[in-house]
Amino acid sequence: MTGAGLKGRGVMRISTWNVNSIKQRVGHLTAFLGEAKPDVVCLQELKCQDESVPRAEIEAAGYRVETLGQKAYNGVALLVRRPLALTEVRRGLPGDEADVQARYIEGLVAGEGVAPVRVASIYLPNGNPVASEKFPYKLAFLERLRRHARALMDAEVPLVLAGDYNVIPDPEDAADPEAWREDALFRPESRAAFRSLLAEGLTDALRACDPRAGVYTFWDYQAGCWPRNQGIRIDHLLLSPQAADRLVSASVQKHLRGLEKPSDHVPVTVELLDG
DNA sequence: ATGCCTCCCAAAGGGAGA
Repeated sequence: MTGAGLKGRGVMRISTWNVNSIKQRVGHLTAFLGEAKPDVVCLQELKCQDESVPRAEIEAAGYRVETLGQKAYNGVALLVRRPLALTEVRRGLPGDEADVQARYIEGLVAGEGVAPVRVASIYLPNGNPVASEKFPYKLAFLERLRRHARALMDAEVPLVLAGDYNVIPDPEDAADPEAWREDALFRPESRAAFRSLLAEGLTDALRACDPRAGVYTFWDYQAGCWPRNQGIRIDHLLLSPQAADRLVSASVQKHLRGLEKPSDHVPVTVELLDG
């Protein structure tokens, strides 16, 4: 038996995936659940309301589902593989009561013989165009996330902040960094805010496990970006010290970008010791 | 290149994404 079962001392697999419409991608999603058997999945860009999420298919694959949906845009979810439990679900990122965009859901994952882990699914604002109100909204969201991460980390429960950050951390995370120079994903302000988040003591799991250049998680649908491997790394799993101590591996499920009707993002998965 | 592609809503083409 693999994954976080009843015995513990195995690994817990946690994946993040921007599916670009849960209704369009439910087939790819259930195939991924069946083949990768992640214990927790953080989804972004559901692009539908809670009642339209194809819950039955996901539950039939063996998962509990908690969502924060929104009509047409945004939307995030946490999937937890039974018999693991998901409690203390929080919807929305604190720090701005006026923010109605569905971009954050967190919960506590626990099971018999499995050390509890707090997991968040995050869909950070894109922030373009930089001259619009969208860019300061993005930067403010990153600052709210930093403050909330600090508060959560005080509890010293292993914490995984996973999602589509819409931030290219470093030039080696883009095939053509010069093309992104003025973009909200790569602007110095965005990168600095991301670094401030890391400076709270978080570890970029994929960077830690695979420091090479050219590890991407997104390829634009346009201009043959996928066949030309013109990708960027913007989907991240950030680990608190207690989670980083348990880190075994981090990997990108790149093959899913080659399917028919793919998302433009692919899953990223970490394995953490579960006991 | 204000594009290129995909998805949304809504019933055509505009908005959003990154």
